[in-house]
Amino acid sequence: MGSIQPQGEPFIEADGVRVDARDVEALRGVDEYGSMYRAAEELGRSYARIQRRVSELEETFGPLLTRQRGGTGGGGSTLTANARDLLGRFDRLRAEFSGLARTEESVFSGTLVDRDGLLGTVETPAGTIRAIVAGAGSEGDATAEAGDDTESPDDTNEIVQVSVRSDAVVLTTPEEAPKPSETSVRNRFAGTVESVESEGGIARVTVDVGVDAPLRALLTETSRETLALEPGETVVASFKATAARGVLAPEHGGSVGSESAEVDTTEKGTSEDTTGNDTSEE
Amino acid sequence: MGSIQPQGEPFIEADGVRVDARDVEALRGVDEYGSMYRAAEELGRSYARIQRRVSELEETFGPLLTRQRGGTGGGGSTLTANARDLLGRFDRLRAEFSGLARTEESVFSGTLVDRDGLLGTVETPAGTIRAIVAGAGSEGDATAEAGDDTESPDDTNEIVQVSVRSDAVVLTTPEEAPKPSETSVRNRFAGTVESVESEGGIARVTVDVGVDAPLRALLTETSRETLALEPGETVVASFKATAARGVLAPEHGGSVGSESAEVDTTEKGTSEDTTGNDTSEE
DNA sequence: AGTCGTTGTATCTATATTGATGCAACGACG
DNA sequence: CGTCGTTGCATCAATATAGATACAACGACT
Repeated sequence: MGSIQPQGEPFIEADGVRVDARDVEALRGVDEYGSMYRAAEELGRSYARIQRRVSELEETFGPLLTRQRGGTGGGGSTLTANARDLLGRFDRLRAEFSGLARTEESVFSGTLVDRDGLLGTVETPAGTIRAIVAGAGSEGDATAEAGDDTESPDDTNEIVQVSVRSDAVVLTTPEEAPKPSETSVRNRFAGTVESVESEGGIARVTVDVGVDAPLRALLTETSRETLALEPGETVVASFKATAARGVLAPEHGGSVGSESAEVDTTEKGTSEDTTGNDTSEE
Repeated sequence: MGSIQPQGEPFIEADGVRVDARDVEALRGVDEYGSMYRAAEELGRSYARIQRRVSELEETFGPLLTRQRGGTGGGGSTLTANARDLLGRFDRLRAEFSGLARTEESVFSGTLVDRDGLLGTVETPAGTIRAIVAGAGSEGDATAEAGDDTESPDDTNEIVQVSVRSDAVVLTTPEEAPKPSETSVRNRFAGTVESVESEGGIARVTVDVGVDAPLRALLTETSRETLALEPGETVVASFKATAARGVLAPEHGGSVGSESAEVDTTEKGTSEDTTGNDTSEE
């Protein structure tokens, strides 16, 4: 108990109207029980609310239910193909998210030395990393919150934290590692396997790449066996630039002047104690 | 206008308490303006609310602010290292999410023929895919919503939709494609480049893998050039099993008995019209 | 023509969240 | 020792969201 969990509430938005988990639950209820009325009953929610909500959603997402009022059994409602499509999207989105929560990330801190559109080159203690760097650069994205005043047209030399999801890290045997000219993988690190733990057919491998925090990779147990990955083995870890995300480290406006860690790794979904982060001392 | 956007509201949770974008905004305000009071003022929010909220969060996340009451200037508050760590996590999470929204996914529908813990083998028209399949299988995860009654201990032969994010797809030249014994990449498809569009240093490539909907890949423009990817070229597209997510397709309880698409590709973040999905006709 | 279980509204209430306001306590500083 | 702009806390009001209830309209079926 008490574990810190980065997560996300999935939703599908159009024109400022959001379809969230609750809406999906309702629609699925209608599909299952044949009418909004019964769905409301079974789900323990008010019919009025569901009815209003569906109508509201239909204004922006198009027809979701085919209603029939009267008739045998009094009528009922069935989902349109449109609605099914929406449900499918939501399910996949949710799967993506739950996976994201389960996936650890490795983060490297470095300085942005070059930028071309969304693509940035970050110099880190572990080597050069190419990543998609959000912010200032080009497009105005939905990330922009209130109070952001980083408007620097050129953000090179800024401190950037690059994070890579462990499920995006590919491990290869050193001998057979393909040259960059042959794949679309731009980031490569040589290292040695530090630890391996397996569970449910999935193996978590940490790779020492020369800096204090390891690079984490998520593999199938099958792959781990095939590659004969054991602690001490040498491997090449690589990941695509488009799978790595860089975040401009916001400089603290006010008081403390230090921080700016070199490298640190943050576990997602497994960590439990945040307090003792040896990052910024006094 | 009117584009459908799958998204997610990031948050960090512990013990049922969530730190959301609003909280982060407030904390960042304190960092910037030096006190909760001024932060509230500048952000146009009530001081009382922020004060209560911070105290509330501190109960589960540990000390976030170092308060000083009285003293020169009346006092003020500064962030603890703990709080900075939290902000950092949130930023990276948000970056992950905004990236997710921008990333297209390719989805293949098939039947689950085998399962080992989280890992499933799915037979699709395009070939066999190994993916992490959520649900029923093993662990009770946070995804479970009300009304889920898929309790089948064995869900083989169920219909599954496998989705792969385009930033997880690696493209290689056919000659040099590494054998599966040498990498941790389990899913490979041979195909031909269908279309290429480039923007901001990032290229979106669609690969025809023999089924009607293409596999999408996101590359750096540099990679695209290096691999000389142009429409018509043959390539090998591969992705890790741990980067592919499978979702059990919920069978519609009630009425329509068809649907169950073979393969369809859903664009994330760029699509604008949902209605005309040529998946299930009439 | 009556029955039945819906849909479609409208109105009222309950609850949760947030803002607004007031006020005592604080403590370095002049 | 008073000033000042905070923190800490309590209380009330405003707002948003969801449930509760009521009732007319509907239309295939008996």
